[in-house]
Amino acid sequence: MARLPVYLRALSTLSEAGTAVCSSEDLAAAAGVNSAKLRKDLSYLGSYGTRGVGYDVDYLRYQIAREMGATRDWPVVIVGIGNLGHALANYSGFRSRGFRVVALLDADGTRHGEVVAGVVVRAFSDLHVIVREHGVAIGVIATPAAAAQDVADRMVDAGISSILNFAPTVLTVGPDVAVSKVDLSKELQVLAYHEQRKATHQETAS
Amino acid sequence: MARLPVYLRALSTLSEAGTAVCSSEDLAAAAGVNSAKLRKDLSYLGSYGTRGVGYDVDYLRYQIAREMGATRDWPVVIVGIGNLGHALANYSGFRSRGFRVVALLDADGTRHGEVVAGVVVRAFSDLHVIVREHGVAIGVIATPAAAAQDVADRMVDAGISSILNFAPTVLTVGPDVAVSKVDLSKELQVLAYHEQRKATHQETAS
DNA sequence: ACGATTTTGTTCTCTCGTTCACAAACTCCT
DNA sequence: AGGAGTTTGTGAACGAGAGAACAAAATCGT
Repeated sequence: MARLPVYLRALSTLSEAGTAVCSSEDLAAAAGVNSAKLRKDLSYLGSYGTRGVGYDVDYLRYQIAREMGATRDWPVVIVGIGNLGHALANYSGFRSRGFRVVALLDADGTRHGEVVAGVVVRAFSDLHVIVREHGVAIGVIATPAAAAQDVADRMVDAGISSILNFAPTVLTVGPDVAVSKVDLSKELQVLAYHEQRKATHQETAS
Repeated sequence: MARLPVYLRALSTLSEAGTAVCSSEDLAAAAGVNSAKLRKDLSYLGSYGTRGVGYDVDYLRYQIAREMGATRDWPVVIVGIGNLGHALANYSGFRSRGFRVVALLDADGTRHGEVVAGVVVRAFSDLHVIVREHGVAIGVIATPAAAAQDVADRMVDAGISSILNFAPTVLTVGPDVAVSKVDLSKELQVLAYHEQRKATHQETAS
């Protein structure tokens, strides 16, 4: 489920606050969801709660982390070291959640050898070697839109099976490849849409 | 609708490719959605297509842009100039979609005066003045999680009514404030979850 | 030891969104 | 001009997901 990371984060926050046991109501409030939905989600993983008591925060956190594969380290390759790639390479949230950036790749030869976040930028053609060497399963695309599809194709060819795409393009890949898309400006546009609607409604109402 | 930005982007791509008219099938393929869904979405805006012909790319693009408020410029304030805030300030996708970063704010006094992406970093306490001066309606939070709620409260207090939150926290705001959340590591965690499931299924199958 | 109370796990219902399918409408060719 | 062929717009069926509601189970107080 896509909500598991949110629960995990909420549990971490509770744990840091010193909470040992929490009810589904508490956790649901911290995660910003309905308590029934939370319980249903957790029941898919198994019965980790105790009726009349609640959930053991650390125990549940470990169980979710294990189910999500957050207990192991995931090697990650980032392709495209522009503004965004740079920020992603430095983003501490990745490392703290078990993601290790093992390589930064860029098509621009003038950037090769540059060190970003303690990792040397290498040529895109090294992808195959790096994937084989580190057993990389997850790739991040932070290139311009025009290059994204080609990068994705080569990633799949190199053996990567999960792609996080920051380029504003629809990627077409095989059925056994998972693609997740993050469009930074899309979110802003949705907010602008709401603002716009508010404004026009105001207008027509007056 | 949350899909309008995707349609807009697909239309721009088609327009740049020299396409004057497109069918709902074409546009749906470019946007990565079902054609019936696309037509129904567009019908909410009005009847901008011609039966037997399709949609005029530029005309439809203008209509969607107008509906979404993408025809005007939206002043935006970014709070928190760490790695992420830095990248967001430099992100060209914002400017090209009509978002203008009018101010960068940070609580850290040592960063004040620093110029990022052509904009001077100022004190967080200047928020009220800036919002009033530029008529800012949209704020971006790129601070650590611990500071996010406080920043959000002050944004609302200053008159901001739409917030894009990059901090991994659930923000609680009033009902007339729109909050959109982007969690960079959440997406990676979902991918890792899929990988993990694939691995365990492989294991149990063998 | 037993009832009262709390909280989980699960079933049931309902609403929303997606998809199929078709009628209306427009163009093109003859 | 008229029919064949497309393509939109929309009504209807379908399915998934969300929330309410309840039974099972555990604790606590007496």
